[in-house]
Amino acid sequence: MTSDTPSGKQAKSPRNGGDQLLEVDDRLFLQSVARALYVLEAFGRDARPMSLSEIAASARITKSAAQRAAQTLLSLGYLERSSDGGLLPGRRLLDRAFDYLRSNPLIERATPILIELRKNSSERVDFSLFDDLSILYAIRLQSKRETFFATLAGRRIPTFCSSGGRAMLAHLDDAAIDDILRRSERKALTPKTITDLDKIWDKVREARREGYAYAVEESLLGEVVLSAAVLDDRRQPVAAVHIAGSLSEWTVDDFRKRFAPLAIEAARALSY
Amino acid sequence: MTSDTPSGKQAKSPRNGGDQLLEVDDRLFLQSVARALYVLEAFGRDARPMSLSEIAASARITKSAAQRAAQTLLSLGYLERSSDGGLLPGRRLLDRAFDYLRSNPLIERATPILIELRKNSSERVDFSLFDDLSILYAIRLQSKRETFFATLAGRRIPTFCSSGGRAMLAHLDDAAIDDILRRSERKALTPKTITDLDKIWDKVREARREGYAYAVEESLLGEVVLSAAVLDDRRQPVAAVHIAGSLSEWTVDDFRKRFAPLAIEAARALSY
DNA sequence: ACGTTTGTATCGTATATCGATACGGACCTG
DNA sequence: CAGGTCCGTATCGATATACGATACAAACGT
Repeated sequence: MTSDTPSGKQAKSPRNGGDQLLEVDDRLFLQSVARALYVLEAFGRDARPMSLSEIAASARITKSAAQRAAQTLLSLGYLERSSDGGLLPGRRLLDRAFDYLRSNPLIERATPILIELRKNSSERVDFSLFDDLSILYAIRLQSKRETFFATLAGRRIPTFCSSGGRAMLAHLDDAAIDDILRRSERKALTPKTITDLDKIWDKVREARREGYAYAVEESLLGEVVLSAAVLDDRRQPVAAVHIAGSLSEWTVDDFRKRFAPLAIEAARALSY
Repeated sequence: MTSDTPSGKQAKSPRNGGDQLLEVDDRLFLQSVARALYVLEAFGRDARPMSLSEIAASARITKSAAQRAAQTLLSLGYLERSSDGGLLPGRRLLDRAFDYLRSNPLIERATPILIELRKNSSERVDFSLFDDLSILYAIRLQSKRETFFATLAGRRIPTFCSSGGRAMLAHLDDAAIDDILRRSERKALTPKTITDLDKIWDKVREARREGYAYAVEESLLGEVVLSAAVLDDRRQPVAAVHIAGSLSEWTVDDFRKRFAPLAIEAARALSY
């Protein structure tokens, strides 16, 4: 699964869950646009070539609607045909993601600082955005040996079990933290993932004390990650700076001692 | 400018250039979907927060249409409000780009090979897709010191002046090459960019002989890039493997001798 | 206080979108 | 090879949906 929030506020959209009744709260809402985006979002659930019928089923729209949306998206390059005739996301989506990164002032400011951090640390450096139940990787500066997913911007990780997520949680008030943790699925990504509510709270409180959070093998075995939160002008957490290293090269304590100050400094430089 | 092709085949869309007459060739084309995408594409021309009116002007749609599209995109997370109330691309676009990379079989196959190549070369390794007048970076594995744009997937570079572009051109027939070069704007990116038609042809012919192409400071001063084309099952070029190095560390000849075999081997492994 | 922006909201109209349905081809299966 | 069942594509009449003009208040820069 790519995203956990089901595409914005559904209450306002004409498509409310399984209900067939179309109650239009928002007079300006374009249902055909939403349906076209549901078509694209189907590939977030199944990252493989899909037939029109599969897409229609996944997006919960009629085959006709899927047909029209797919034709339109195909002609504009946001959908492509795979070699076997199936449908795939189109490369135009890369252009739009590029625009996102390029237009976003925070990311523009963050990039040189992260590049500097990458140079000074020689470890992988990531920049993630806080997005409710998940965090979203926006910038990834790899080290030498990496996996497929460690190279990809756009990847999401649950907030509760990522160091970046917990670093950001630490800056919320208790009620907001509780709300997020309760709504989270808390499924383990590795055998080391901390899923127990009390233990997560301990980690969050620790992050409050130390000014940074860390996670050992919670999302990838053999990896230790350390993060500091970036705050906006209202002192709300919006992003996190991550430094990730390998346990084959570092002990957890050495890694923390060495890199925590660097991550905190970078995050402070990006905060208001 | 992000993309050169004006969003697919305009002839089939109801919006034909400056004409106001809406002639619908394709009965399945959803104009509101297209307009919503034109709204997003406006940020490809201006990567900054924009007002609704600016967007409407840039997308060549009425303010009302822009208003409806923006509301819809906002509610679905594909558009966001900036701190000053302007509109910006939304982070949901990153999810879709992630889906694109994850669903694409070629990119899935390419990633481990590129990671290996990056490890063996210790230089920056890129993977680009052929897209008519431009090439589109899909995977970027940075080296230590990089610039902002060198880290971003989704970036486009003109085909005619990039080593990857010319490596791919070399596998087309002469008429197709001529067609692409004629339609290209051939604007210099650096003082070293080769814009002369005959000289570009020389470079393409050289790439045919050698099995790879290279470019010295043509898109970034101080940088040498070397590329080999990836062919599909019809022997048509679809992508290119790039290795990029710094002229402060390499002479052009040494760089070519050292890395050309590696790039060619990686590209062959990805071809059919 | 004045134009001139902006974003937002309203509204009657007509047209663009709707979903059901039909068609032909591809692919299995018996 | 006949009889299924999928597929993608095309058609069509009805009406819900999206259309663009317009109005409005708020914000801004004189």
